[in-house]
This record gives sequence, C-alpha cells and structure tokens, in this order.
Amino acid sequence: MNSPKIPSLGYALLGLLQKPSSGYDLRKVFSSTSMKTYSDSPGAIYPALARLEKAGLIRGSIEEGSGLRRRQVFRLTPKGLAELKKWITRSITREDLVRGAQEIMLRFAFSETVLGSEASIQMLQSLAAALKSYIEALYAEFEGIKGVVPISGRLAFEYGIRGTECLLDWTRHALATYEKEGKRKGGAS
Amino acid sequence: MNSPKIPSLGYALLGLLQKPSSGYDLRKVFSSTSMKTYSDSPGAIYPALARLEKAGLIRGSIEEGSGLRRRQVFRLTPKGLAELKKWITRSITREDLVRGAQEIMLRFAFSETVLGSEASIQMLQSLAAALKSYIEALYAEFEGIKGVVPISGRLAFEYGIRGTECLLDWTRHALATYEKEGKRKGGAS
DNA sequence: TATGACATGTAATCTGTTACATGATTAG
DNA sequence: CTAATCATGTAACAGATTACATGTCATA
Repeated sequence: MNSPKIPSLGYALLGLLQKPSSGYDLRKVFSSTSMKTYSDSPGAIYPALARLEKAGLIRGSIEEGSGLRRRQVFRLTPKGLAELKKWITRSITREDLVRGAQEIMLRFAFSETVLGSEASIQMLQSLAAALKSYIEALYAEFEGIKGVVPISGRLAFEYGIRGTECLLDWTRHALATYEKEGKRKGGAS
Repeated sequence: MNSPKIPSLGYALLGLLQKPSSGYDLRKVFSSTSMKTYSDSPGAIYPALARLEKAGLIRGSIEEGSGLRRRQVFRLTPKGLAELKKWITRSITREDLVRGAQEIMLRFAFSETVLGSEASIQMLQSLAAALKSYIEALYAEFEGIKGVVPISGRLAFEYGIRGTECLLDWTRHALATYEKEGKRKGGAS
C-alpha cells in the first residue's frame, strides 16, 4: 500500500522501540553508545518519531506522574513490528553492500530479538553469498585500474577489498558462534 | 573567511577535478567505478558544481565545436586547490572514524597526486594513531555491553572492532608499501 | 525515422543539521 | 535562587532523491 520509504534512522528507531522508550531515551542511546553514527539531535529524532506515528508504525502515550515532566513513551504497533521484520528479512543485495556495512549490521543486531536466531543465521548466509560475488567483482575491477592510478589510489581500492573480505571472515565467525550456541542449547530456537 | 561547510560530495568533485571534466564525465565516474557510494544523479552533481563555482573553488568554461553538444568543462581554481589541500591534511579525529572509512579513503586516494607521497605517509601515521586509541575505546565499551545484549548484538559490535582493526592492518600495509616504493626510487619525492 | 547515448538542467519533496525556545524538576 | 538535567519541540536552512524537461548527434 503506502510505503513511502523509511530512512535508516526510522528503522533504527523501530528496532530500539522493541523496548518502549521516550524520544529522550532514544537520543541518549544514539549519543552515548556505539550507535553514534545516527544523529542524536532533537531535530532529527522527534520529527522521525512523528512520521513513524503518522504511518501507524509506533504509538505514543503520555506518561504522567512519574515525578518528572510529561514524557511520551512510544511503542511498536503490530504494523510497525511487521515492517521491522520485513526490513530485516529482505535479502541482501549488491546495493546494500555498496552502501556499506552499517545498515546491514543494524539489521543483524536486531534480527535475533525480533525473529529468533534462525533468522540471524539465514541473514548471515545471505550475506556471505552476496559478499563472495561482490569480492570477485572487486578483484576484477582492481585488475583494470591498478596500472593506471597512483599508489594511494591503488591502496584505497585495496582497502575496499580487504574490508569486504574482513566482513566475510566475520560472517563465518558469526555462523560458527551460532553453531556452537545451538549445540550448547541443543537445537534451534 | 567564508567556509560554509563543503559536504563530502563537494570534496569528491574537487579531487576529481584535478583533471578538468564536465558534469557528465563526473557522473560517469560515480556511476561506473568503485565510487558508487556517491550519487550519480544530475540533481546532485549539477547543483553541487554550481555551488563550488559560486564559492570560487572551480571555474567552468564552455567547450564548443568538439562535435557534440555544448559541454561545460570545469577546472580547479587556485582557491579550490588550496581548499582540497586543507581538507586532505586535516588531522584525523575520532569523529572521522565514527563516520566510517569512506571519506578518509577518499582523502587518502587524492593525497598523493595533490600533495605528494610524503603527505600520504603522514596521513597514514595520523590515521594509525587515531585508530589505536579508538580500538582501545571500543574494547572498553565491549566489556560493558557484552553481557547484556543478545548474541547478534554482541557479534555486530565485534564486527565494529574487527573492521577497525582491519583498517589498522591496512594502514601498516600501506606504510610498508610506501617504504618499499621509496627505497626503489631512492628517496622521497 | 526512431532509438539510444550524450549533455545539462529544474522542481517537488524529503530528511537532516543547527540553533533556538520552552518549561519542569532537582541539587547545591 | 541559580544552574544543571530532564524532556520536548520548532524554524530556517542545506543537501539529496526522484522525476521530469530539453535538446543534440549518431546509427540502424
């Protein structure tokens, strides 16, 4: 129906709202933890929450009397949870990889609590497949340019390859971790 | 005087304009090469070029008669070259690292042709120092959270560390490469 | 003559940044 | 009483995305 493209920040908020929180709580998450890549400015958070609420993905309720000032606590609606699940389970494309690992990691980080560890494992497998084909393409492009660019340009491109290979290594490490956990607990989910 | 904050795309354009190019040429670079992270849409490129020209950093001249349609070729002005140099030689901060490696790599890729290999080496040393301190901080934060997040969250954080360590490894590789090159040519620039 | 590559641009819209504004409550 | 922290928001502006508009030249 109406899917007016939710930006990355919107999904970050949906994921964090698995635990009901106020705008201020969310800002603190962005400013104090490792999610500093997202803006903690009120001019970003509050309008984004308003958009999500207008789209019916979250619902805010004012909490009075807890001592402090009026606080609006937001919760995921069923529609919001569905949207979050859809986002996490989208298969990983070349475009996702070109944009960088950040959004992929955000999806992965939420995958387990939203959908369970089988979903995390599936995401890792989809990621590994996309990475292998991407790395091949990068090597092919490298062959074409390595003679015609300065050393710094060649090295920068090499980092592009190394970083992607590092992500693939991590993927294998993560899969191995889930395998171990699965055994320890004796099975999936 | 007037430094109304040039966005990343602006610097990418300045760097590419070391070789005089038209807007269309630049778009092709963004759409066809490894710089796909930047938008190749005319709605991004042409206004960005207009801003740079208004700021006196580049100058466009219409090239007639080369067979095809009117083509406006842009060139760096001395002011633009100075701005580019300033951007490349800025020391690397924690904020730069948090935002990701992309802009750092862009600066590095241009450093050699704009300022020479000594500048590239200095940038690598500055980067290595910033990375070492950042990695320590990441490990410290990891200790605090690894018990309280789900496996997928812990793994995502681990990737943050691994990716940063990978960048540090690359930095050493790049420094070693310059050392070898320096020996082969018998000294710096 | 119609298609596709070359080449440049504009308009509407969306999102984020920066800075400001407001006001309650708590600690000193 | 004053400052800091909690908590929410708005307004002006900058920049990107998407889609559209325009027009040339080569080729099939």
